[in-house]
Amino acid sequence: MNLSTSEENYIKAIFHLQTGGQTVTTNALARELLARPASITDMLKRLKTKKLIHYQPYQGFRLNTEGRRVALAIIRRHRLWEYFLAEKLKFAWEEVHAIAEELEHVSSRKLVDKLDEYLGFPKFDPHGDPIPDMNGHMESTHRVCLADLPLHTTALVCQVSNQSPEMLELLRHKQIAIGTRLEARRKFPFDNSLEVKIRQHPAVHISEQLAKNIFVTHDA
Amino acid sequence: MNLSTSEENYIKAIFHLQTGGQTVTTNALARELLARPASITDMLKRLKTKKLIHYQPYQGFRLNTEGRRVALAIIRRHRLWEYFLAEKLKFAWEEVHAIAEELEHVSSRKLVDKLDEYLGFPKFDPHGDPIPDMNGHMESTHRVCLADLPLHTTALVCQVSNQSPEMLELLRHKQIAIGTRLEARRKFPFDNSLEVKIRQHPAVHISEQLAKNIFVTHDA
DNA sequence: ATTTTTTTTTAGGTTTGTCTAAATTTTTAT
DNA sequence: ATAAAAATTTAGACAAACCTAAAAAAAAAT
Repeated sequence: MNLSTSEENYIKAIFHLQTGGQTVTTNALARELLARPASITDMLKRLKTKKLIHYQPYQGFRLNTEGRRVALAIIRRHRLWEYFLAEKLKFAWEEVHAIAEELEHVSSRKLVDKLDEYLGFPKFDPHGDPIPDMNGHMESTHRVCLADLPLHTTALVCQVSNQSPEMLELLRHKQIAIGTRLEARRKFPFDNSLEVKIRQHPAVHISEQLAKNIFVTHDA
Repeated sequence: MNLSTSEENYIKAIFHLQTGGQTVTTNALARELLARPASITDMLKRLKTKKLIHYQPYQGFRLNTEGRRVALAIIRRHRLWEYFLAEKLKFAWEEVHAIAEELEHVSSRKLVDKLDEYLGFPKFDPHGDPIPDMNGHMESTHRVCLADLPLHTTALVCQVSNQSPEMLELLRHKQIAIGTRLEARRKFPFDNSLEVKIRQHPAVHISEQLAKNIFVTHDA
């Protein structure tokens, strides 16, 4: 199936939003893609006719098996290019994402597999995210500290390194516990503080010091 | 200036057609791009408002200085990616063009310059075409087509102008590839066909049509 | 110097992917 | 249970990039 850049970006965004078993909402996807909800509805109809998603009007949507296969192929390309840019071309960690966003849409299967081989079949990209292999399989989870979690990626809290009562009090206040699914919405470069969103809670603001003591795993 | 993939393809095609000092015609460009003349006219108007071409209705058109600058940047990207694909990923030389057609539209200046550096600032791509440097300068090639090569002079195959699968099949059959060292032994005036000798191979017979599509450089 | 042919442009339509504004459905709150 | 709010979808527009068919201009042929 031949997909446009736009269609690929939608597939990828849905994949990232539908972690766990939830359906994705129109508004969530609109926020993720910086587009209007009406545009999302338009594209959903197209992706449904292409049989890549389950979608019933007003009921949310999910990728189906084929959609997930496509998403993993895109993510594979993205992360391999990120690895190439950082490892071979010596780009800084934070520069690789934007360029990989463009390169990932070059979809020659042979190119991707040869690139993979050239890079030595890496398992993780420079952000610590696992790279799907030729069959769409990837290393299950990988721990990152919350301060290093890429923005707009949902993750599960899996460990808290500092166990002081003061920190636990703060965590309780922020409604964060082991197993909480959260997403870093925004980073304020002035103090590296984070705005973090937990489902069904208002966004909370977290200092860099706290973020460095919270470890998360990417939920596949 | 931000150009679409389509705009870039037009610019590139005009650049290739306007060799020497001629203006390019609508029909010639339509043939080159496999599009209808009406579509060409549409795009020419857009490129004119973007100040990349000289264009007066019915009078043909040419790239202006800025247009040539843009074209050379695109060609630089194309040829660097071709070099990367052949040299690093070990693609066969006839496979690289199609993939480079896609990669060339990723326009990060920093990416291209870092790639150039990573590759060791190559001067020629796998087809023997010169690669423009960061300033748009490139080695001038003193290429001759095989049909014009004097008899009993050895030369290196550096470019093949027609990239059709039919021609590539024929070249493989004759054991001719980029870099092959060969010598024209005899010319038959009846059909201008050539007897060509390649080291360690029996002499082969080549039609005028094929000879006109093979370019060589005198080996120093 | 006309007529014919070829080339080029214009006019109007299509698809993709976006938008705004309005209508509808679902959810939440009273 | 109903009203208010929020989420979602529909309706209608627009730009990019293509198309076909017709008109206009230029070139070639008689």
